[in-house]
Amino acid sequence: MIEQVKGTQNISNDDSLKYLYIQSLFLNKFGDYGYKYIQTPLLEYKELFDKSIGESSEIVTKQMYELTDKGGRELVLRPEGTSSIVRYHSEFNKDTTNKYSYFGSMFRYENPQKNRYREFNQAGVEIVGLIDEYSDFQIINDSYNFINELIPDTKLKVNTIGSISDREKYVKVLYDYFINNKDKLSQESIEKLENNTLRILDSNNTDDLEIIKSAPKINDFINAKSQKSFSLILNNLNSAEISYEIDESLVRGLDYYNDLTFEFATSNNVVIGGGGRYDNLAEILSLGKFKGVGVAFGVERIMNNISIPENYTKYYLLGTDVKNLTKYSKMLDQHNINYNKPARLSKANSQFKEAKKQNVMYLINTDEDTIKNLITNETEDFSIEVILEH
RNA sequence: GUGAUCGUAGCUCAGUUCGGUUAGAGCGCCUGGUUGUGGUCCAGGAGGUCGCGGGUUCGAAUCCCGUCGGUCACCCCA
Repeated sequence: MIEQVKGTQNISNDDSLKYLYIQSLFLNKFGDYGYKYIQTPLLEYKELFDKSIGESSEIVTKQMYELTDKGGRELVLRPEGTSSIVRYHSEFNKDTTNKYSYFGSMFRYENPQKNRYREFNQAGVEIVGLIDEYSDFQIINDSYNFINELIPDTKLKVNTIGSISDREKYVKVLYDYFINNKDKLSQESIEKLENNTLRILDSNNTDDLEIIKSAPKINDFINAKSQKSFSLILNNLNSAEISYEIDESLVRGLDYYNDLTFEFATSNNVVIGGGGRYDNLAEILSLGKFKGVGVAFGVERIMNNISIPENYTKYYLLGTDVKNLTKYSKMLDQHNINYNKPARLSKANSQFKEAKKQNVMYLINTDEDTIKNLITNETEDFSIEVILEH
């Protein structure tokens, strides 16, 4: 027995319906909003993510699917979408400002569990180029509208992490503080001290929380321009009547963010999407000087938190004679009427049972030349007019 | 990377503790009949390398080791 690759998925049955529902809502909505859909490769040079996500982050150090191709190139299966969009923008649209959307598989080598898979789908949008606080607001506003149509009680958390140099200063002070309290920290947090000091703030260990409570706050290190920018965004959210919560511990997993960071979570605190501003990403990658802001949603995490009504076929074409079946098919096809039919010429009783199982509404019996309403059990002679009246 | 738990028919599972003749059930599927205003019922049938590999044994679904996969949690994150 050949089993599936660990952490990959077969999206089937109810999940396929959810997947397609989310995908089409996403494409329609952001298409209308003016975001251009682009599909970048699943394979990228490893270097792209080493530099962008941050060489000390777990995604880069432990979670990338790396491979060397026959030409000796170091490639990875993409772990996220933003870096590819930035690469694309610099290659084809540098010096312009664009709104992009993408939807597809990402790969991270981690142990799978609920809401976390090795191959998973992200739906994301980005505004790249010359941008301002209105761009930040737009990303939040548009994605807020999108996600609330799927999960109405989604919570929005926002924060500002200041400029990169603000953050460097803050991390130094924070590091000193934690070093002085090292003996009270959990083992995991101590391990993060050297390379990931900021992420200690994310800890949910109860002992850590005590220390974190009185740790220096990033707010005291944020420069005036960043603070002004943040309050501008908050004002915009207020006037759009988008409810949010400021979460000063909101430090996102990717190093390229500055100033605005935000997250969407369900009422039971499953993070289903997040994003922020990345003014230096292009420069870090030596791709130019343009800025960006974006958001990405975990499609599976949305799927795990919605239920959608089932979609039933209306008609079922029953019959045991190919000539009759073909005649009816042709008639229905010509009128653009969709219908289900048996996969093979099984006996009429099996087909009848199949139609009932699929919850179809009308059974067209080509053997008897009748159409039957399976809910009321009324049968009448078949004619195309009967169907056109439905 | 760490830990827990599971893996027997298409599906849900019994059998594994205390190893022993051709590995079972329900549902589903197929065939024939019955019903015929059809979804019922009856009879028969197909379908299993017991996740995979090795070991112990006269003998392994059952015991031991390894491995792959599912689920869940930690870490981390979407």
